[in-house]
Amino acid sequence: MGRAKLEIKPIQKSTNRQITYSKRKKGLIKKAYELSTLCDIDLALLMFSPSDRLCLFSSQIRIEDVLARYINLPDQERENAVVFPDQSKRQAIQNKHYLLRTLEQLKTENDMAFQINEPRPAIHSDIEELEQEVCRLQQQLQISEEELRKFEPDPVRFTSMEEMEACEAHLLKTLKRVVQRREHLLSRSCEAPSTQQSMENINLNNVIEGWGPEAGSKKGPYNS
Amino acid sequence: MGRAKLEIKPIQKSTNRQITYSKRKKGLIKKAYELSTLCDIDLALLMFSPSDRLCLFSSQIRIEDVLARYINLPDQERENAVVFPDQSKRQAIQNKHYLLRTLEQLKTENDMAFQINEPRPAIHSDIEELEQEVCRLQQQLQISEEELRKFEPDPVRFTSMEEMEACEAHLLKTLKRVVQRREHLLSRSCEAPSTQQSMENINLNNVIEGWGPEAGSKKGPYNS
DNA sequence: ATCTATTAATAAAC
DNA sequence: TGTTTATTAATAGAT
Repeated sequence: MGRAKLEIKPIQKSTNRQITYSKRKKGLIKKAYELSTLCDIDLALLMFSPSDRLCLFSSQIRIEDVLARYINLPDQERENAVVFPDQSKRQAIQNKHYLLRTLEQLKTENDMAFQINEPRPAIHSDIEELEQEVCRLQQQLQISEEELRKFEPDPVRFTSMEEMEACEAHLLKTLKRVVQRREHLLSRSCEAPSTQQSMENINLNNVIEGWGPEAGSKKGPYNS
Repeated sequence: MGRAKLEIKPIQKSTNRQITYSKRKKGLIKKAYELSTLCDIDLALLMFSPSDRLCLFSSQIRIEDVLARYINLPDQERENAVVFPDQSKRQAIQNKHYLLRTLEQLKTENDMAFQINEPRPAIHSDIEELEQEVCRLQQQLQISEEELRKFEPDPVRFTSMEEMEACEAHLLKTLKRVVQRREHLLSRSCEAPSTQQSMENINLNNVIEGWGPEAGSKKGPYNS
């Protein structure tokens, strides 16, 4: 309403913002009053102005009573009560319930869009697929990170010597497999092993024999 | 607005009251959203429907935060903030409705209560958010898997001996670090030789020091 | 839920 | 701040 249609996005000019705030605040309070009177309901409205000044309106009863009524509600009912206006996108990341509801809504809307043959119908299965992909990736990532932790546990979170020895054992086992496989490949290709390989092999044997998790000695070849 | 001008007083007919509530509630929330967006302010709106169902709207931040902000204000500021749609009728409105409210607690309300969730247009950013999440997870997974491959390269895809040796070297290096760190920790706490020893009493600096700079500079995803 | 004749809100200008 | 006014927006009542 007004001489020109105003886009609903933050007003940059401070003076305009202040003027619009004053006008619309008045209008909003009037609407709130009318609704509460016409329908005989409790209602509370809290606003912080652009300059962070509080403005309150409550109908019928004191605002404290409205808030008390709100606070005394069961959690579930409080969560269910949250409503979002059409254009509000910021709220999308606000809570899981809303995300789920949004997703449901999107599915429904896309079904409708499909029926009406809209130009850009993002089909609901796309969203479902994206959702599943997110889930799948999260799981894979978790598995992968757990696997990695077996090799290199976070030193800060290292709490027991047991954990450390498990890590050591795991490293040894893997190392052993790699070496075995190399030797297997070498024996098949019948090529002469390099000197470096020999060296490593010796070290490995020492490690396995002298430094296994169950070994009693605490000194070894790695004290450089 | 409407076919006829409606006087602002409680609507007697329950059905009409309910219809008006639904329509005006929607309008009020839209107005609240527009004000909060245009002026970039925090705002909270609480309504109890004719059938005492709570309906909430909050902009920008969660309603709890708006209420917390309200509650934390000095008393004086809270009192000053109260606004009435018509200052001259302020007291009359308050008293009249408060009394009505108290009396009406004695009777049972049997309004048909149903809240219809108005459909919301599909938000592209919802899909974009999901896509971004997928991208992010894929990257993390790739990093994690590359890290893992340094320890355990896929034996089937093992093509060169160099790759194998790099793997072996990497395993040895890590193993060496783990052993060194264990040594370090053991030497610091020269009492209990038990392998079950707890590390809780060991200084965090020592732990990090013992793990060595190589480990410290690691950028694995579990480091966060 | 949808329609539409009306009234109400308000953006820009002053 | 307040007033005006051309426009857009909300909605009462009917369907």
